[in-house]
Amino acid sequence: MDHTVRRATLSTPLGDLLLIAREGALAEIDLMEATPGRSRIDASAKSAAETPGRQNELAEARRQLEAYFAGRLRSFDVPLSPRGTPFQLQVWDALRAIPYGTTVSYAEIARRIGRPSAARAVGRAVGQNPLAIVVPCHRVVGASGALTGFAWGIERKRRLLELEATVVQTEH
Amino acid sequence: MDHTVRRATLSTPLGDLLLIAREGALAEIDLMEATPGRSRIDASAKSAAETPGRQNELAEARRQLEAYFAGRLRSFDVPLSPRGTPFQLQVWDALRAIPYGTTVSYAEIARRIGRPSAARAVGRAVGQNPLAIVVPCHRVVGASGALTGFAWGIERKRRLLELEATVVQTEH
DNA sequence: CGTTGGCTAGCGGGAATCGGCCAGGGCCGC
DNA sequence: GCGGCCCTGGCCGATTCCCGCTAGCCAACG
Repeated sequence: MDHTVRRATLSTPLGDLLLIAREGALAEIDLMEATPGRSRIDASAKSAAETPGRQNELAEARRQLEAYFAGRLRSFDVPLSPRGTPFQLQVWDALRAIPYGTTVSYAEIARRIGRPSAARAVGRAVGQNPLAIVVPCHRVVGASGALTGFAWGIERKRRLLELEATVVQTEH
Repeated sequence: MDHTVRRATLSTPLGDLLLIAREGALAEIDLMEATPGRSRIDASAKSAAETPGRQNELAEARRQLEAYFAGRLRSFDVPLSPRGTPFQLQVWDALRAIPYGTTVSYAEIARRIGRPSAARAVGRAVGQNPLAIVVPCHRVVGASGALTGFAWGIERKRRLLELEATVVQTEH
């Protein structure tokens, strides 16, 4: 009863986001960069037009993301349907189990999914996470604690972790 | 309501056949060779045991195949669900449009699916048809009219064409 | 001596690439 | 006609390459 793709946009401190839902579940979150400076051709290609009509899951996702950035929400509760290989889905699942405000290493994720030596492969899978923020790939750091990478730029990763740290702290 | 695999067997002039259905539709027809001479290990591996219980589609398929070999049926009408690549499905669909008792060339099939130069690729796809007889891959021959190949042996291909020719003729 | 930092060599999943395989078919000589 | 010759196109399996990693090693400092 809902096999189409729906879209919605949302403004956040990190930039404008494009939310994409497939079959009633959130499938993708894209950052729509319109950085004046280096030209970006695919920003327009993304077709920011919102899909009209019933879109409960998108409205709900937007509401929760807003609450997250306001520091009022620590855990997302929206149906998700990211697309990926079995390995990737496994990794992304593991990411969802990382508590708000904490970080773990790639190797630790590898251990948790039962492939202790696949740390690097985990890094790759984490990097392809199509649902940034909601599936908290920003909580994965190098074994040394270094912020090694983030699809939307390390700076944004830093800011997400900072937000979470602040919230955790003020609620002591 | 029927997501399991069901099996049934059937004796024909060509040998014993194993019919396999998935989700209520015929998915595969295998020839169970028990040729004494060269040993065949996978004949037993196929597990000829019949699946008990409701199996309408299998019973129907068997009935129609029996009628076909008796010369009383020219066109099969059973739900099919072969598995293959988009290209293969396209080719197999084209095969179903070949009238009983006639033959066409691989190149002609290629033309019909809109890929005039893919005759050889068509040959490959025809060769992987998992539903011999019902999807009449035996009606495809070389441009010269030669019987170029058949998964169950060219001799069986010849016999199928012969059967169809005879039936067509006697009904003049 | 610990600690830090830079290297290095292995790691494993996945996407792209490459090379064969072939149930074909025109074309060209014999 | 019949046998080569070669191009064609899909697919499968193997190979290669690319990394959002890490443990191990060694040298340089306090």
